[in-house]
Amino acid sequence: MTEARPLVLVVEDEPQMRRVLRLTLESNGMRYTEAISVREAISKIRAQPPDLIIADLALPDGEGLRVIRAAREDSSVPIVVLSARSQESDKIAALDAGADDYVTKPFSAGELLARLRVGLRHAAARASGESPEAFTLLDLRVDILQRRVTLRNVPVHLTPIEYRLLICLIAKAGQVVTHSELLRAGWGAAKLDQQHYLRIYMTGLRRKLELDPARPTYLHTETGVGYRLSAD
Amino acid sequence: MTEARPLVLVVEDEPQMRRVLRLTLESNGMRYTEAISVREAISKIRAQPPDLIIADLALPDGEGLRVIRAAREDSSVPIVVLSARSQESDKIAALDAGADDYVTKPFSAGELLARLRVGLRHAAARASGESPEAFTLLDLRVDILQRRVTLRNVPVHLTPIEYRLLICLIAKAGQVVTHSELLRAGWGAAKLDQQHYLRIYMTGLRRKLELDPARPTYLHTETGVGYRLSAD
DNA sequence: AAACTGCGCAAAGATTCCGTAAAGATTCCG
DNA sequence: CGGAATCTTTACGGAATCTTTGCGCAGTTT
Repeated sequence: MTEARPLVLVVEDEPQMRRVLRLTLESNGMRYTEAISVREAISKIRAQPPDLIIADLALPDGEGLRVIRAAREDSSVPIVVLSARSQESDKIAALDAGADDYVTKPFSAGELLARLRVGLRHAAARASGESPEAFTLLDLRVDILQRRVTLRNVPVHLTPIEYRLLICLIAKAGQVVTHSELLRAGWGAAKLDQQHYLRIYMTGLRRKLELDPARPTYLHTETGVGYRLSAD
Repeated sequence: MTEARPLVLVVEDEPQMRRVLRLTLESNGMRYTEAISVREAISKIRAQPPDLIIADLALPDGEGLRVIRAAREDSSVPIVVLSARSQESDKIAALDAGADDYVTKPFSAGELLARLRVGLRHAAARASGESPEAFTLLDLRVDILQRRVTLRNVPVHLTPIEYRLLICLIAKAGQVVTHSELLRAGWGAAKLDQQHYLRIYMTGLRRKLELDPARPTYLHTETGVGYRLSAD
């Protein structure tokens, strides 16, 4: 970002919607650039990486999902999806593909801008490396800087994947972390459907961290959704 | 809204009903404007966009549905429908067309005003881009970010479908949610006709959330139409 | 009064999801 | 090169969830 004003890429095929978005964005301190097709979007993302992407799900030459996947391959740029009221299931697909938020048409300018600000704020937080250096919960202690895990002051050895999963859970301690999020954290975007990997590695983590793996203190299962690390 | 008092457009052909509504609205801090026909309503909506619309379903020169569709084309203004008890199917058609809630004639002033306030509150929340991260009502608390539900500070476990239904109801707290909306939220667009699924899952939700499932505090049945979660 | 409709509720059956073990494949590292 | 650690694959019993089925009740219609 060589400029202070964030660059927003709008992927949208309806001219009128583009016009509305351009006006809304430019009158609120953001720079506007646009793409009409999935192909154009992908090339613009490469040529001039935007600070945020607004993508319409209902695109002509392919699903808008492809924009999301393409953008997620090599960046964590915030993505806000536009969708019609009816496409509930599409929203979920979009979020799973890596979108950060969605706005339902018709929407107000205030609503859209609020979502955009949230996205930009998160990105800024990530960029400035704002992350806790250590996590403590009961007998468990994770020193992220040293990449060191101890249980009752006894060091615990974790494999790389186990460690990535634990860090992912810690980053959202108290919240449910979905299967796809965990799979993304452990294996990357490739194997989002291999849920049984997760079961095997959660078993491993529990064996190493829990007194009684069958009745876990730290790592809780949310059937059909994901896992949750207890908060304090 | 250049004025603090919200502007309410009443679309109604019976003079007496217009008089009652005008008095009710104006003595409760709202501005009143009226339309007698669908055509007049549409032109007034364009000329001076109201903050809320009250539309009688039984209009002479065309169904009141046309008012709803016309208004929904380019705005998300709250729409409350007036209907007679007999027009069950019309209510559903109106809600599907984009109405937010309905009031059955005869109605009390208090009942109507409560619905209007809910509609205006939702509109204000949308305009400011407020996507609620938590919902609290009496002893019930739903933390959407954490995906956690507590009742009197005791965690309540909900299955995925139960949770989706509850979130759907919360999004329209105080307003009716139709069977098909709930079915869509819980199961996707496939099973819109399996209404008995809803009964079973509402039973489950009430068992988990209500003190006396037979006399619910939170989850109310709107016979023939859908369900309603109480507003604060 | 009988038939119908929409709703609440219970319980059994079917399916999906989860935890665990163990064996093969791959990578890491001395 | 060879062993150790790690990752992947396969398999299966049990648990949680979802679906199906059936019945009783209340309000409404015929």
